[in-house]
Amino acid sequence: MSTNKNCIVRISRYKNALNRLKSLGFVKVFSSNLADATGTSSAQVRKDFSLFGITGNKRGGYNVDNLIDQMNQIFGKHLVRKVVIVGLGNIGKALLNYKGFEKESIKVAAAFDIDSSKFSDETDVPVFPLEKLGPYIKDNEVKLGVISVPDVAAQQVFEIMKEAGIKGVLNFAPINLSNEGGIVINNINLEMELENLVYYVIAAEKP
Amino acid sequence: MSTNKNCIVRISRYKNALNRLKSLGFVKVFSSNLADATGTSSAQVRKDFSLFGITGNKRGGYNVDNLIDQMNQIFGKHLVRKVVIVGLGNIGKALLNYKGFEKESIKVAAAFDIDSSKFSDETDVPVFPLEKLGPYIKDNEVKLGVISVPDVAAQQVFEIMKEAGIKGVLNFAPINLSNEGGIVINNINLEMELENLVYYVIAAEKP
DNA sequence: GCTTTAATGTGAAAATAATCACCACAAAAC
DNA sequence: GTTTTGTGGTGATTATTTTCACATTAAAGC
Repeated sequence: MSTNKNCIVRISRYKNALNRLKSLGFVKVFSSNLADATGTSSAQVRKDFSLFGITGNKRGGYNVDNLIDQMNQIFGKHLVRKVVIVGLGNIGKALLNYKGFEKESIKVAAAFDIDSSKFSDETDVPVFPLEKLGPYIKDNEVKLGVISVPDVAAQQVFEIMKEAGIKGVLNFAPINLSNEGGIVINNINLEMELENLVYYVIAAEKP
Repeated sequence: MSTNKNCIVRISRYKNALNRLKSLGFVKVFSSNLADATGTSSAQVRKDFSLFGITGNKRGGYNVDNLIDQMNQIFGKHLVRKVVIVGLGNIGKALLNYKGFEKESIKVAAAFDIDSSKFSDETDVPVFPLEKLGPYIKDNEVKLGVISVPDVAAQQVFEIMKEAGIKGVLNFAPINLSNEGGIVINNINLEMELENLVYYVIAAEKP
């Protein structure tokens, strides 16, 4: 299947829009509706669907429940998706308490830090010392990790995760993790996002 | 200048890498060094530079300080860049205390919420009621805003920002802000980032 | 100062992604 | 049952982005 990165992002947006449409009582939806809700074109929506073999009814549009099911399948919602968070600074703490993951059936299983004042195994999500990270991942077969530690520690944390069998990493540290294995890495850098915004604002002001 | 979105993101990464190289004492740098540090190719680095008219020395590479200066120029670091944060949930609070913005000379000027228990004008960054948002933006000529409110409130907050003269918005709410004006919007959706990760992990496991 | 070397800068080519255009067909209208 | 209508599906086209390849040139070596 020849998908591309933007296509996956759009599918994710469609899913989001579909859940809102469903909660409004929609039973069927047209490609143009999804295009409007996500800021793209109806042809793009249909093209994206066709890449995943998602089909609708000519003149009848798509069934909302059916679409949501197929998208959940794409994103593995039928699987249990446990994630560990390493580094409880501002971002790490926010993610720990973030309610958004639950509704996507992503479960924050545990968090890790080097600061002993943060340890606790009585909270909703337990917080363990960094030394426990590798064993925890192995024992619980965790496949997803979030790295929200300072940049100097990021590569080391990544190596521990890799060795323990993590398959996907969401990295908030502003460095390029060197990775020869087959681990998937998504980078998020908040300064960068704001800076890029500044760039476009400046660009828009130019004559 | 025919730049593209990925190019801007890469320039941002180069800048990041350059700052680290500088702190390690590097004075000059080659396109291949930056390529290694950011996970791209040297040809891509040179192409990106050429789009911005950034030139180096044949066989001599690029001067680190000079590159950093030119990139700061691109991202408007010479300008004061004030930002307001609206919505002090988990994400908003994290951004409020986030130290990463300062080093990019982005100043969180004020935050806004509807919950009166969060108001304060004695903290480092003052927190005001939402009603003050529009006037504050106008009085202080703020051009950048962060929206970290629940999705149902996002469009309304956006309209206030727009009316008051905001030029760029970083939106954490999982909806497509409808925007006819010339405002630049960057969307970040953390669930979506994790979900996309799951997609690629599943894809990697397939035979 | 001449030669060699290694890096830049960029036009051309290839790869990738988005848009268009139109056929096919199911639903609605009558 | 027939006609009309409007939407999905998709090959063709266009646009965009990346990669390649190499001429160019400044530095280093001798």
